[in-house]
Amino acid sequence: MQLSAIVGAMTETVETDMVDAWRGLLFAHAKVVRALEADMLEEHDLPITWFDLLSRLKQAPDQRLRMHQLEEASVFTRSGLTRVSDRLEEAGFVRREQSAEDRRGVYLAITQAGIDKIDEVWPDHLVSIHKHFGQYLDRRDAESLQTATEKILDDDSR
Amino acid sequence: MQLSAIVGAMTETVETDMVDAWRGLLFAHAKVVRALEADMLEEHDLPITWFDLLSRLKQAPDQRLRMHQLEEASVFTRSGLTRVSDRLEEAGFVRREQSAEDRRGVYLAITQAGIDKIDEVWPDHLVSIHKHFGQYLDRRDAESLQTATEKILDDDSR
DNA sequence: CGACAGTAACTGTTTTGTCAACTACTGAAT
DNA sequence: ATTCAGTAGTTGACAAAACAGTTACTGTCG
Repeated sequence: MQLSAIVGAMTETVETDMVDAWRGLLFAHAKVVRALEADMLEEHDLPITWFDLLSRLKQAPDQRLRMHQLEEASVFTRSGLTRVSDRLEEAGFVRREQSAEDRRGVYLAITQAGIDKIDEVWPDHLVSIHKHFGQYLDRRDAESLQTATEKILDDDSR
Repeated sequence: MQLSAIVGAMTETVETDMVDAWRGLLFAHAKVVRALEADMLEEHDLPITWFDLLSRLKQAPDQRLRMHQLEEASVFTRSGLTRVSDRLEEAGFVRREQSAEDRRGVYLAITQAGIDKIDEVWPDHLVSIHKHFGQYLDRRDAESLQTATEKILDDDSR
C-alpha cells in the first residue's frame, strides 16, 4: 500500500482496525506487565526487567552475551543496560567478562546464583502468566497472537 | 529459541503456547513502541506518552477528563499522571480546570495548541503504525489480536 | 604505515516515573 | 451533626532510564 493511500484512509475501517489492534496490544501489554511485575516483586523480590535479562542470558550460547546483543533483545538503551548490569553484577547474578576477540567488548555472563534465581522464579512466573494473561485466551487466541507477533518480529530490516 | 523447550517438561502444551504467546506480545510491543516513539520524537519532537494522553483528551466529551479517568485509560499511575500533566500544562497543551461537582476533582482539558499538535502529528503517526505494525498483519490477524487483547482488558477485577 | 571514521561500552547529568505520605473533600452510618 | 472510612489529587524523596559526551579500541582506505 502506498503511503498517500494510508493517510487518505484515515476514515476507512481497515486502517482504524489496525490502530485499534495496536491500541489493544499497547494496553494489554501495560496491564499484564504491571501485574506480572507486582507478583514477581512480591514473591521473589526480583524486578521483571532483571528476570528478563537473566533468562535471556541463561538461554544464550555459553550463557553469556555481548552488551549490544543484549541491547537488541531487550527494552533498554545501551547506557541503561550498563546501569542494570551494574546492579545485576552487584547482586551477584551476572559477571562481566572481557572479550578476547574485541578488546572493547564485554560479555555479560550469568552466574550460578543467577541461574538458581531464575529456576526459583520460573514456576511462579508461569502461574502469574496464566493468571494475568493465559486464562483469558483459548488455544486459537494464543495461536493467532503468536503468529501475528511473529510476523512483526521476523522482519530484521529495522 | 522457544521457551516451550525450557519449560516443556513441567507443563502442558496449552500452557507453553500461552507463554510463547505472551513472549510474542512482549517482544512485539517493545519493538513497535521503540520504533513509533523514535519516529514521533524525530518528526514532531513529541513523546509518545504525551501524544497518547492528548489524543484521548481530544476524543473525550467536552475534550476533557478527570485525572482518574485518564489514569484508567493510560499507562501511568496517578502520581505519574500528575507529573506528566504538569509538563503538558507547562508546554501549553492542556489546562487544569476545577471540577464543579466535586471540589477535590480536577479536569484535564486539551487546549487549542494541544489539538493543533495532535492534528499535526496524527497523519504521520498513522504512517508509522502501518510501517512498524500494520503492514505485517492482514485483516484477520488484526481482528484476532483485538479480540484477544479485549478479553484481557475487559476484566476489571484487578 | 598513519589517519580516521565507526563501534563498544561507560559516565555525568537530567528527565521521568514511582512509592509513600499528605491535604482536601465526599458520602454514608451512627 | 458528627464521625470516619473512602476517594481525588498532589508532593517529597527516591530510583530508574534516557541523552549526550567520553574513552578505548577496530578496521579500512589512501
